[in-house]
Amino acid sequence: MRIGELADRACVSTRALRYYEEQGLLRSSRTAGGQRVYPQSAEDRVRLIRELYTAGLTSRVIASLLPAIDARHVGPELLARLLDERARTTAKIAELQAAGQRLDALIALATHPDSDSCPATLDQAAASSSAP
Amino acid sequence: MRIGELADRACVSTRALRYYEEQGLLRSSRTAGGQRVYPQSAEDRVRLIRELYTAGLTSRVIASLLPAIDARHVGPELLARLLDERARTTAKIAELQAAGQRLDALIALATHPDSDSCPATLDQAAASSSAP
DNA sequence: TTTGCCTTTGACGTTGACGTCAAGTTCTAG
DNA sequence: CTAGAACTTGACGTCAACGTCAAAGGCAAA
Repeated sequence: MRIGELADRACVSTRALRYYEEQGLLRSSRTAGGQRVYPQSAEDRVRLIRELYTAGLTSRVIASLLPAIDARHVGPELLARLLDERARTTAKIAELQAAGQRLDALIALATHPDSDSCPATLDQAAASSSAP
Repeated sequence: MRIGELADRACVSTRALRYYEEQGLLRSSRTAGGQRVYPQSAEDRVRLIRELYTAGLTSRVIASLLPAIDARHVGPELLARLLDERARTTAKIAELQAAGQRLDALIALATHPDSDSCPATLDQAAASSSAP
């Protein structure tokens, strides 16, 4: 398939696909006229790339990960980075959960009849940073 | 206190503090000479701002949230946005958890003796996008 | 008063993952 | 064979949250 179809299938822009190729994340063969041609498997590949991006990894890190995934072999150097990224991801999740609770408190503030009934929630929303 | 001390206390740069003020997130009074002066409470304020940033909110959204937090009253318009942000946060957490599992699979690939023992994990790492 | 750190505004630089526009080329349906 | 959709490379634009540098002025201690 050509770039437009892949873009549709994988729900990304053609610009993104060219960018991925430029970053060494995605390969393509070419027609006689120079247009990119992709195999069916490219769709999954792009979804994998997207997922790694979503995980907060940069293109450079992803570029170093993909060969390891393909070869099903991870070296010690890469392992260190993986553990690092894993920790980062765990931390991010915790931060997002904390933020989610804060948003919940604000939502409760709007949906509950009155604030007088439960001032503790408000305090939590306005002064959680004072916790050790 | 002046800007340097607040920066130290809240663990942010002075540039960030000026930026927050520029974005309407933080206020300050001034000395006769024009230097910024902050009350003690500013430290908590900055930490709150940082936390909201960490939650993935933009300065514009935070600027609209802070008055609601201060007044302890959330209007229906803001509530809609809050619910939206809450959903976004939930989705992000789910994505990060999925990415975390993917990273775990890669880590297992590196730390386990051999890949032959458990190819299922590898498949999961390489083809999770094919799941419905 | 002088030393010297702190602060001011202004403005340009950075980073990442693309968006967008332009000018030209290729492919495909009819 | 021809219209026009799809594709090519190249290059500049974007956005957010600051970093960084410069020139000038404020402030506290000796």
